[in-house]
Amino acid sequence: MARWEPGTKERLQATALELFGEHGFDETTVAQIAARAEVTERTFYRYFADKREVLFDGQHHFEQAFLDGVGGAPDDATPTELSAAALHSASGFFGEERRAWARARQEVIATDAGLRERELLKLAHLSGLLTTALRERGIPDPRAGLVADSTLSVFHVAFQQWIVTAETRTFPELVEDTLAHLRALALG
Amino acid sequence: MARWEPGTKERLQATALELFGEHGFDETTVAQIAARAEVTERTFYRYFADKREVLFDGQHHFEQAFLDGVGGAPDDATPTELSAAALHSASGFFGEERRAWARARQEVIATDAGLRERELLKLAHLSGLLTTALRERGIPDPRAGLVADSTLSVFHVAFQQWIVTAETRTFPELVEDTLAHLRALALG
DNA sequence: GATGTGATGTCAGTCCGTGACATCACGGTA
DNA sequence: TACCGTGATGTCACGGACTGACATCACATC
Repeated sequence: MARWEPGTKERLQATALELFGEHGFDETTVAQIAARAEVTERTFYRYFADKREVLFDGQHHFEQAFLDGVGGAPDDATPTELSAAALHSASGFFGEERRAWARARQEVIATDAGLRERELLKLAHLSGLLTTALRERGIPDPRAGLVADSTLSVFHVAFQQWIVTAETRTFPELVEDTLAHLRALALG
Repeated sequence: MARWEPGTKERLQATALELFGEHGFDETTVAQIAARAEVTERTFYRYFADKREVLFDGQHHFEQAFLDGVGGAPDDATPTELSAAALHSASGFFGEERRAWARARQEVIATDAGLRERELLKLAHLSGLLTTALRERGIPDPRAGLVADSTLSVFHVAFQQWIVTAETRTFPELVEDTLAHLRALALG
């Protein structure tokens, strides 16, 4: 028998989401999370830089999905096409199997300003990565930044809908809709 | 003679920016700020909800400038025109006399992730206000949100340029340039 | 069986942020 | 003149987030 149960990190994440849902983010202490996951507070901080971060692990895969989209686009793609490619690629990340979890997580985030801050920081970070990737595809400043921002704006709008809406619409569909809205806007 | 020197809040803000510049945000304690401003730590927290907030006071006027722009636009303005109106109105907020201060402040913010988070939260809040204002002008969802986001994206890009750039270009000019870039993008 | 390693525990301490209560100049008011 | 209410501040005590330093000990490896 191992000295420690494996999967400590995953256990901490699940436990934290549970407790945040039950009592609220602010009313839950790190000590409580650690106790229910059967480790000490110190161990929590070895896996997560701070209390909020426990809800934001795995960003990396998510970011990679956007970048892969840009990387996989044809050489002569226009900025708008690169944006669509990134969104299309990222869409694959949010299948139905993640919806319930995403919903629970998003409900918690919505209740706490500090968590919303962290979410925005993550999006801003992704915006920076996207901007760099677009620049490397030959899109000059400040255009690269504007394209990156509007790409994430579309993502954000579609994501919120996906969370709120009934199960009838898939994430890729919602992204398509939102993109169509943005295109219509440009012509208005 | 008054029992307390007036202008406690302003003194705290100036002192904080000073100390953050000298030693960094993280290395400066609230107790130090309070001491140099000749009050107690407790008094600091009576004026500012938390340590970061001391750099973000006055948001309200800033937000109002955007909303006034929307409010003052003609009844038949298109979404794009409303966006431009908001930006134009907000531009008035950043005259040359504020550039040095804005620069010092932005330099501090750039060094600390927590401060960047707070800045993003403020922008997101403004985005929400703008979205509501646009909705009230008859722009439906999700269009209202997309217009609000792209408006703030333009603002953000122009603002960064204004901070970084030499004194040769005014903020309104930079906003115009950035808007032109965005329009060009929509046509590409 | 000695030795090293990595995940964890233990402990002490700093700083942030808050609630409760005390102080005291000042501006009225009797 | 003496009293009273008010508002900005001070004092104190405390809980919770986070960190650095050091101890522990099952397991792998030689």
